[in-house]
Amino acid sequence: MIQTPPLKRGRPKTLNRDQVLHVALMQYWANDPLDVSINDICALSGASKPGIYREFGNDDGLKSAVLETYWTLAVEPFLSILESNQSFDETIAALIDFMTQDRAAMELPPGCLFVMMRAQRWQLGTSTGAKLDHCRQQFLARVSDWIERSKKTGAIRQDMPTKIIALYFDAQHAGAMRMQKEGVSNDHVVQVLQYGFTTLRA
Amino acid sequence: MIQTPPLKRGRPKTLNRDQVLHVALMQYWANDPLDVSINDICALSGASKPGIYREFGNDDGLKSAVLETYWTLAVEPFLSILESNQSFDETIAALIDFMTQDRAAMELPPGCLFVMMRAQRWQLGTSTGAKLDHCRQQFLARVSDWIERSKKTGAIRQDMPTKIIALYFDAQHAGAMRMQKEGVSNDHVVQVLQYGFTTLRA
DNA sequence: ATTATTTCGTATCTATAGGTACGAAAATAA
DNA sequence: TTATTTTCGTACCTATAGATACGAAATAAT
Repeated sequence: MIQTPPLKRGRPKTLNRDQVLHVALMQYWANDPLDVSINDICALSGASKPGIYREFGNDDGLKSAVLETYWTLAVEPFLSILESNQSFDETIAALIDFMTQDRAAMELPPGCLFVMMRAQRWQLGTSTGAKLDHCRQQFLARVSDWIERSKKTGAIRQDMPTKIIALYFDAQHAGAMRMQKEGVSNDHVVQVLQYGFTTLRA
Repeated sequence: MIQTPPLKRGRPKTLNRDQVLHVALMQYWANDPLDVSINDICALSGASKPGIYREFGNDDGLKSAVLETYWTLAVEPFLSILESNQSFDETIAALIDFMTQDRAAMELPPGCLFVMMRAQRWQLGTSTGAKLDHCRQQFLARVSDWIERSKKTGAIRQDMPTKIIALYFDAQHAGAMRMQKEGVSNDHVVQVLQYGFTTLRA
């Protein structure tokens, strides 16, 4: 990657976009997207408020950008498990593993920002809302692909529409993330997920 | 019920508590508990703001009271299905029916206020938060009782802890209510629920 | 009537949210 | 130097949220 030549005309930019995104992401994730103000993010990231508005436009723009970051950081790796060509059982195990990693040890908050935001869809701005819809569609599409493939290998029963199974899959994932945030023990979450996913087997 | 004798000393009360509760309930349910201000409720119910504060103490008190109303109005009937001594299959059918009634036709909003509030647990006040915890416990306890009974009749497999099945049940319910709120067609919700609940059969 | 009591609701307060005006600062180009 | 460009961040604006002070109003008791 070639870095943009810093031979521009005006005062050099000091605002660190990635830093701000990271701080906002962690705050939204650990607390709640709607419980963290721009002021909070300014204070924690050291950025000035006008700086953030120059970079992201408005609150909606920032949340939207954070969602995008979160997607590549946390959701994409999850979905990529579905495309790793493991056996059905291995895939299920890997999915459950991913969801129930020891978050505290990795210094990551419990729960899932994507799931949280979906639960607050109507309090979020138009840009974030639209991106959220798009992400949800992507999520279901990727899951659907995996289901179709698993149906072909005979791992998943074929007497049920892929769309229904995808919605069911989504519900198990969201349920697990909610439980985690509610403080249900990791062991219990694992067991619920094992039950919920094992029933998919043909 | 004997009505409180209106032989009190001072100026008679005009604030209609039930009316306010009803307006708040419907607003929270149709929109979002955090998207409806006390001002909105005043405007829609005709009550004055100090009147509401006199009656409920504060925002938290109002939300807490609404949650209680919602519980007896919508959750209790749902749970009572579990205690109606129907067959396992009939019970499942009744539960799914209840959740997927034609809300628009009944002039009721989609989704579930209880589920919504749980997803926003950390933005709510201490009183509402505590009540929410209590409700969740109650919900799981009532479901657990039903699971135990169903295990005895052999309807539910016995090789799985009741607690895990209860959490799974809760996840299916919450998932369905979220889907409904997200706009998934009722028919799809029904199918997902049928799949999710049928797997409980021994 | 007068007093005591209780509730009423207008007008107001305070805090904080999202958002921005604008002059200073820091760089390059002339 | 000086002019031009670009970004900086302090100080401010506006709206709305939750919450309340307080005098008026409405009743029962004296």
